[in-house]
Amino acid sequence: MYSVHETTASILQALKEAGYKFTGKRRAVVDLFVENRDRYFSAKEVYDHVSQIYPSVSFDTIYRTLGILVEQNVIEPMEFADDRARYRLQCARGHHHHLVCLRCGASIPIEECPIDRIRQQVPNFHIEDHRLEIYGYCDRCAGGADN
Amino acid sequence: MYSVHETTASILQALKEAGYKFTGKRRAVVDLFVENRDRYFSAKEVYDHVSQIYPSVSFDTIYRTLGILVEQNVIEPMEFADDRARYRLQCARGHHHHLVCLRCGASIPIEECPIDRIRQQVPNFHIEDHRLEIYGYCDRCAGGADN
DNA sequence: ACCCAAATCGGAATCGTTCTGATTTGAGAG
DNA sequence: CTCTCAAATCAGAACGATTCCGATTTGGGT
Repeated sequence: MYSVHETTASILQALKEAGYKFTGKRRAVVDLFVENRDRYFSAKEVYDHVSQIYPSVSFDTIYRTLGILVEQNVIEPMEFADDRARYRLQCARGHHHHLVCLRCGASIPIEECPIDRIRQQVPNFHIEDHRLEIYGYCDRCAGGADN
Repeated sequence: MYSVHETTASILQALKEAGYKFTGKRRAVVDLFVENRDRYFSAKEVYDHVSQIYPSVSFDTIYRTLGILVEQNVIEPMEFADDRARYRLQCARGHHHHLVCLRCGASIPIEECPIDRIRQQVPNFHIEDHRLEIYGYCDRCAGGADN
């Protein structure tokens, strides 16, 4: 069910099986995510990318496509602090969190998740969901060599 | 500097010292937070409260006041998943996170914070900030008895 | 080649938030 | 107590991200 897609083709295949049609615009959106595996993109950034190929594309199409991709577990959304939703190709592994570079947008998965520990500590609270986001600068962006 | 305010009076005093004027509308906003210490309120909810007392209050005033209170460390903002900013009286204790009830908006502080552990695991990533938010339902809202 | 639901378009609508220009008001100085 | 002026406020327009709508186009099965 939650197969992780490695190529644009396998993703488009999955969409087809889910009853969605194949279109050039959808391919353009999927391509962007596949070719930038660890990057988050805002809807605007996706729009800019697609409109280079299809100048007449509308935001409606972008948002609709993003919605489908989220629904199909191809990409995952995240709310950045700047209140624009961003999306990124779904990671291979199960539940985990990320270090997000504030400069280049790279996301680096980490193992640590505190939710089990917390769940034990507060048996009376019915936890439904949680978000852990860690912001900073990756080694490359932190200022050249070491910093 | 980061004194924690226990009363409306001490907050208004702090605002005065920061060069802000005292107005009834500001008092109404501060009152709401002080009288509901562990609750998050959206700008709309604050507006609704203030407009009961001052029917002509505008959103501009609400947002301006919220901005000042955040700047003065009287309240702290949080972005809920429903993409409306919410605010709550600044907590007394140092850094910590909360369980947030999706129904009533109550926020329950917890001790657990995974950031030190994570910092050790990724020495090459320069962590600047992080957010951990846990959503669910408090005992009271979880559906009466148990659910 | 034909058909129809799905996809797309462009533009309007919505929602939370911010800005603008004109008017009012808190509070210090006289 | 009045004068004064920057700060505060107001009403409404503007804004940016996202969604909706009616009309048109198109992928892909028959």
